[in-house]
Amino acid sequence: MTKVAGDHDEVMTTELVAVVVAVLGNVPHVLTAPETADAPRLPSGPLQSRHPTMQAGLRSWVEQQTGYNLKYVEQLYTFADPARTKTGGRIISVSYLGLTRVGVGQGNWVPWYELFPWEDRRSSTALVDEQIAPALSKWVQGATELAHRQSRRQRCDADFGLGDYPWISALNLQRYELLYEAGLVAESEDDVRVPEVQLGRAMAFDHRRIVATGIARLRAKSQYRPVVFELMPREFTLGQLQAVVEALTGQRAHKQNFRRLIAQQNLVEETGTTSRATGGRPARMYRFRREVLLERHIAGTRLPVTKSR
Amino acid sequence: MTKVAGDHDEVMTTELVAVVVAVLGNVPHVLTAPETADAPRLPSGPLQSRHPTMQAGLRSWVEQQTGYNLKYVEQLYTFADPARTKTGGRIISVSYLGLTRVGVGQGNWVPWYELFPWEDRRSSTALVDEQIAPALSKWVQGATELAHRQSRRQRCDADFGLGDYPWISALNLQRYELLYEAGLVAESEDDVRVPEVQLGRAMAFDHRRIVATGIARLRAKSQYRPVVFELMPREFTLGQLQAVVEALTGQRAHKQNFRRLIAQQNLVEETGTTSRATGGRPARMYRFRREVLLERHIAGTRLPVTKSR
DNA sequence: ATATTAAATGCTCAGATTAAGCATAATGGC
DNA sequence: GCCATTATGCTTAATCTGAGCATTTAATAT
Repeated sequence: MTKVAGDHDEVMTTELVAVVVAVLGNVPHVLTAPETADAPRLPSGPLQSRHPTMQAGLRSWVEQQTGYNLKYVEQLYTFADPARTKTGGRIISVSYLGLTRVGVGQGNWVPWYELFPWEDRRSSTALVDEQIAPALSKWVQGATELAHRQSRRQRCDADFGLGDYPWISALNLQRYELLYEAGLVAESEDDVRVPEVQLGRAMAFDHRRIVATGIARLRAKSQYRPVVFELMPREFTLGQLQAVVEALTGQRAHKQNFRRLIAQQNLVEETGTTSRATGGRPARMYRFRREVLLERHIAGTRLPVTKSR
Repeated sequence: MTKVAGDHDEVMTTELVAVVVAVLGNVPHVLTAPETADAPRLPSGPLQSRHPTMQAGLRSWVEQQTGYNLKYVEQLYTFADPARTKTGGRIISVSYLGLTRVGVGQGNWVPWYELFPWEDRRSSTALVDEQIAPALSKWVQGATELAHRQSRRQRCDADFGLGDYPWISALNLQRYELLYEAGLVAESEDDVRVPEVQLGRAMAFDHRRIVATGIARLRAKSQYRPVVFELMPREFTLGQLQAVVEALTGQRAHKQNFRRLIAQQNLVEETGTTSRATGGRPARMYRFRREVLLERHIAGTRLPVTKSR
């Protein structure tokens, strides 16, 4: 172990891939590299010796290809797609999630829900109810063994919130994988299989899956860390904040309870000003209390700890 | 982008590193490769062309070096330690978390709390209270600027549960990094700095940090996924289950509430038998209901979703 | 001007969840 | 049989959540 590339070791390239998210007009978007040809591609590039760290390399590629200078960046997942093996070597893709606000840049922003239309349930759940659920049922029946059918049914119900199960937004990656398994989405542009029901837009290589991974991380993380604020302007109303959260999760929230949630967590402070741009009664403006990032890391510990016994 | 290794690209090796956890005598342990010399090393090896996937490669190295055949495996994090640059190339380490039970194998099991003694608060919190907290205070005062002192104090308090902050077990990685920054732990065996207070045992390379990452993941994940059961025998008492959970989190739990938590989540079922091996009244034996892995993915969604408006 | 519509904001209430602890039940060791 | 020990059942108060009613304050239509 820890020996240099030898006998059976592979010569390989490490590719850095960015899932950069911003919200535009209440729809989350992902940044893609300037259109070259066919399917959209994420900003990416190989790790090079000039890069002090992988994260630095990623920032550099994103800046070079799109003009964006990222603030918030976190590592997502590392893929070794066997299909992307190059002559004599394999490509390892280390993916990162970046959050920003839309500014000046050369990148093209692709709306999340063009890639994953079933993930936006703010105005309607019709796509799942009327098309996906029936198609999945057909797939469930397609299994020959009873046990397989039961297992498939179970996964469909749990992942897509059918039956008594609730829809859980952060399960989007499982949903994508299930749809892929059921042959309802094409993994990439050159996917040879042709789904009967073509759901959403494909991307180059495995980039669509990587975006799904980023969405999953963001949706899961925003449950216990205040990451939404990286996507907000300096000052905002609670209505705007709620709209962005709803955009990310693809679900509507209860307005009064949402503001109570924000208030009791002490996440924001009033600026003293108001905005009358929102339609009805003017809304108070707030700003994020950056201090909370230091104060609290994780909310609940979900274990009945005790001091006594 | 996506070009083959060229001009400035690096020739590199992808190293697969395993953090394999098992619980022995109510203490979690991590599996290390058969002792070669000095500091303990995690099982690891380069990704090779014979490996169909990285996970397969990892399993193969672990089996080869320790004899263990892992069931539960998940990817942790990818490191590109600049210090581990080899001649002409960099080493990328893709780390994985594996869970198992202790069986026959050649690996040596190192107790977690020899590496991170302050993380075990089941019997006492004296180490933090009496040694670490004062040492950290000294470090806080060591900052010249007021703002720096405040920021350091903030982090210490939040990470180590000082002042009004609660101790959050899953923050162990932040705690490790803080101690490292404060010069209270040595990163690896060949760390040139010599901490005045040497806390815990060092490992080879960056392996101690990788273990900390694994512990963090396990502690965080067990809050919303039933992963503990991978570490349990087929049948167990609720007391044994609680003991393992306490071992992992390093915290004591409230017994009656713990069993209520388990019961109401429908995670286990009675076997019908009892065990009188636990000391007092015989305890009922239970087994994990594997079905729940399909049923429920994540517990709470922590957002006030609504159907109405 | 006045009514209407659209948000924003304040507040209540019932049900569910959680923290703590009292009380009782079975064993083994003495 | 008495005691220490762990298991198990249950209660109570405090807190948290989900839903929804009511009021405020603007823009807009009449």
